[in-house]
Amino acid sequence: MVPADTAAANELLAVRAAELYYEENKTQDEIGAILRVTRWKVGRLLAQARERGIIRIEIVHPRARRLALERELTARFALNDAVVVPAPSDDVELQSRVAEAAADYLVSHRPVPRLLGVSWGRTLHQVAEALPVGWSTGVNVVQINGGVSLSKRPGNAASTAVMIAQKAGGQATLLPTPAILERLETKRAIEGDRTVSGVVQMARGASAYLYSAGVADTSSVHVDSGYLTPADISRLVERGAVGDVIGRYITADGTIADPELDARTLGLGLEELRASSTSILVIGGEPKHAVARAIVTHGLCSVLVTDEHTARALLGHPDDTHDHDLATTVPREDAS
Amino acid sequence: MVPADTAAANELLAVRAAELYYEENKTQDEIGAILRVTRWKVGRLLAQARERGIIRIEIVHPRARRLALERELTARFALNDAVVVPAPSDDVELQSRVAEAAADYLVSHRPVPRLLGVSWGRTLHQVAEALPVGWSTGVNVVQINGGVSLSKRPGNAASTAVMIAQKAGGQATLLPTPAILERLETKRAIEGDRTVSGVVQMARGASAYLYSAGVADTSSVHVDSGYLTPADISRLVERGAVGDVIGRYITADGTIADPELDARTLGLGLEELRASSTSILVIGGEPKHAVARAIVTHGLCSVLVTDEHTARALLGHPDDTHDHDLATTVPREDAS
DNA sequence: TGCGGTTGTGCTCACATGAGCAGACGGTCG
DNA sequence: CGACCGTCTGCTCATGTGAGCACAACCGCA
Repeated sequence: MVPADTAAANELLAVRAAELYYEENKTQDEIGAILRVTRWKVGRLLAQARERGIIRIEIVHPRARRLALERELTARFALNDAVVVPAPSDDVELQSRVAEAAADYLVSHRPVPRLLGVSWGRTLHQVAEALPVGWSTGVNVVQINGGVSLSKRPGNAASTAVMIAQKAGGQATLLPTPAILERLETKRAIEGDRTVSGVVQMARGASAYLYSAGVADTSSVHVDSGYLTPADISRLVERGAVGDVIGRYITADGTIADPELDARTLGLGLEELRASSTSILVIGGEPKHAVARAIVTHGLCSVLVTDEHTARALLGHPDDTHDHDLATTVPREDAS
Repeated sequence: MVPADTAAANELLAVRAAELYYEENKTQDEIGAILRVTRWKVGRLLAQARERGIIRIEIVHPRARRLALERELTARFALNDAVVVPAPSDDVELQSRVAEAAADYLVSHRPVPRLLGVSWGRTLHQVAEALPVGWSTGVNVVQINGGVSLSKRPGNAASTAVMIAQKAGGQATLLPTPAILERLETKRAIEGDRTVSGVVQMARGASAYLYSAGVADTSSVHVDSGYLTPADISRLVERGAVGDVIGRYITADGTIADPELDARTLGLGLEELRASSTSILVIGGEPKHAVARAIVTHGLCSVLVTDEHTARALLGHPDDTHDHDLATTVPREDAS
C-alpha cells in the first residue's frame, strides 16, 4: 500500500481540483497551473473525485427519472421497460408524479397502441388527467374490468376510460357492469350477455394494457364501492392476499387468493394480462410495495412505472438517499 | 414571448439530456440520436439546464471550500484572501473545520512569515492542533496579547503559541502577563518592564498575525480566567461591545467599547493589526457573526477564515441552502 | 403584405478532454 | 544486490465539446 500521506494529499488535491473545475469553470490546464500539477494529473484527480463520490451530481426536477434503477428493474424482472421517478417527501405529490410519468410514457410509447385496455381507480384517473389533449390520434380505449358508477370519488371508472380516449381523439368502450358479483350465476348470466361478452372479447384483443393495483385493506375502492365488505377483505388477507390487479386479489406468490371470489369477478383474467406484450403497471407509494412485488415478480406486467422507493424496495436495495459516508473521512496531510 | 409549450418541452428535453449526460455518461452525440435533436442542441439544452439549476453539482467533502463566497468576501471587504468552509450541522464540527482550514491556509501561505504573531483561545488552540508537524521550517512565533496560565481549559495561551512554533521547528516567545490588569498603574508598570516591552516590540514586528475573536458574553474566556466579571461584561454590552479582538472589546463600529478598560489591556493594539499586511482572522459559528462583521467591515483583518453561514451573514445573503425553487415548476407539454 | 428585430438552428473551427501507452519510480523478494 | 511487479507519470492522438457565425423562422408592427 502507498503511504497514507499520499492518498490523503491526493484526496485534498482532488477536492481543490473539483472546486476549480465545477464551481469556477476553469480548464484542467488552468487548474494544473494553480495546483502545480500537470493537466493530465488534474484529469485523473477529477476522475477519482467522481468515483469516490466527492462530486455529487444531481438532477433536481419534478420530471427527472432514475435511469440506473430503471435499468436494474428491466434486467432483474425481465421487463420491456421501466420508468422510475424520484420520490418527493409528500405522498400526494408522489402519486401525481408517478401518474404524470405514466402519461409521458404513454405519449411517447411506440408503436402507438391501436386499442388500449385500461382499468380504473385513483391512480388511473390521475394518469388520464395528466395526459395532454391530443396525446395521440385515433387511439381507442376499452375498459378491462367491471367498474363503478356509484363511486363517491371524483372520476369514476367510465370517466377515466372516456377521458383517455377523448384526449387521443378515439372512442371509449365501457364495461358497464359491477366489478364483483354477489352470486356466481349472476356473473355468468351477465357475462353471457352479448354486449358484455363483446366488450370483454374486445378487451382481450387490446394491443396494450394500462392498469394500476390496489392494496388489500379497507381503504380499497372495492370497499368504498360496496363490492366487498371489510369482512371480505379480512378473509382475503387471511388467505394471504396482498392486493388486487384489475379487480382480482392475488397473494405474494402471484396466485389468486380466493378462487371462488375470483370466479365472481368480471373482466379480463390475469393470464391475458401476462400474455400481453405491453401491459403497463402504474403504481407508487409505500403501502403498495407488496402488491407491486407480487405483480412484478410474477410477470404480470411488461412495463413498470413507479417511484424510486418502490423501485428500491423491489430490488432489495437499502434506501440510502445518497450517503456516500464521506463526512466520516477527515484526512490530514503534510505540508508540501 | 415564445409559446409556453416550447419552453416547457425544452425543459423536459433538458432534463432528459442531463440524465443521459451526467448519469449515463453518454456523449452529446448519442443523446442527440436518442432525443432526435442535433448534438449542438443537446449542448445548448445542457447549458440551459446548468443555468436554470436543474443540474446541481455539489462537492461533498469536509475539506471542501466555497470559492464563490470567498471571491465575494475579498471583493466586498477589500481582503487579501478569504477561506470559506461549508458548514456542517454540528457546531463542534464547524469549529474544527474552520480551524483545519486556517491550518491549511497557514501551511500553504506564501511568503512564509518569518515571525508569526498569534493570539490565544479555543479557536487558536484548535488551529495549532490541526497544524501538521513540520508545517514549515524556522517560523518563530510571538504571542501578541497577554495570556492565561490559570485557564481550566485544555491548551492555554502559552501552549498554543509553543505548539505552533514547535511544529514549524521555530521558537516561541511568550507574553507571560495577565491580559487585562485591574489598575492602570499596574499595567503601565508591567509594560515598562524590559522583558515585557521587548516581547510587545517583537510582536509589532511580526510579518503576519493569526488571531480569533471572542463574543461579549459571560461564556468568554476572559470571564473564565477571572480577568473580567459578568458585571464587567454587562457594562461592556451596554456600551455596545460585540466582542473582543486580541483582548480588546470593540463595538459594531469597530471602535474600542471602553477606553478605560482598553488602557488596562496589555498587548498589541488594534491599529497595529489594521496596519499589518497579513492579519488572519479565524472565526466561525453563529454567535460570532456580530464580532466578525465589526472586524471585517473595519479593516482589522486582511485574511478571513470562516464558515459559509458566517460568510453569508457578512455579505447579507439569505442563507438559501440551494433552493432554486424548482419543485414549484411543474410544467406540462404537448405530444411531440 | 412587407419589414426590422428577435429567437432558434446547424454549422466551422479551435480548444479541452479522455484513452491508451512507454517509461520512471519505489517497494519486495529471491 | 539486482530482478521483478505494481503503480504513477507525462505523453500522443483521437474524440468530445463550446464559442462564434450565418442563415432561417417567426414575432409584432406598420
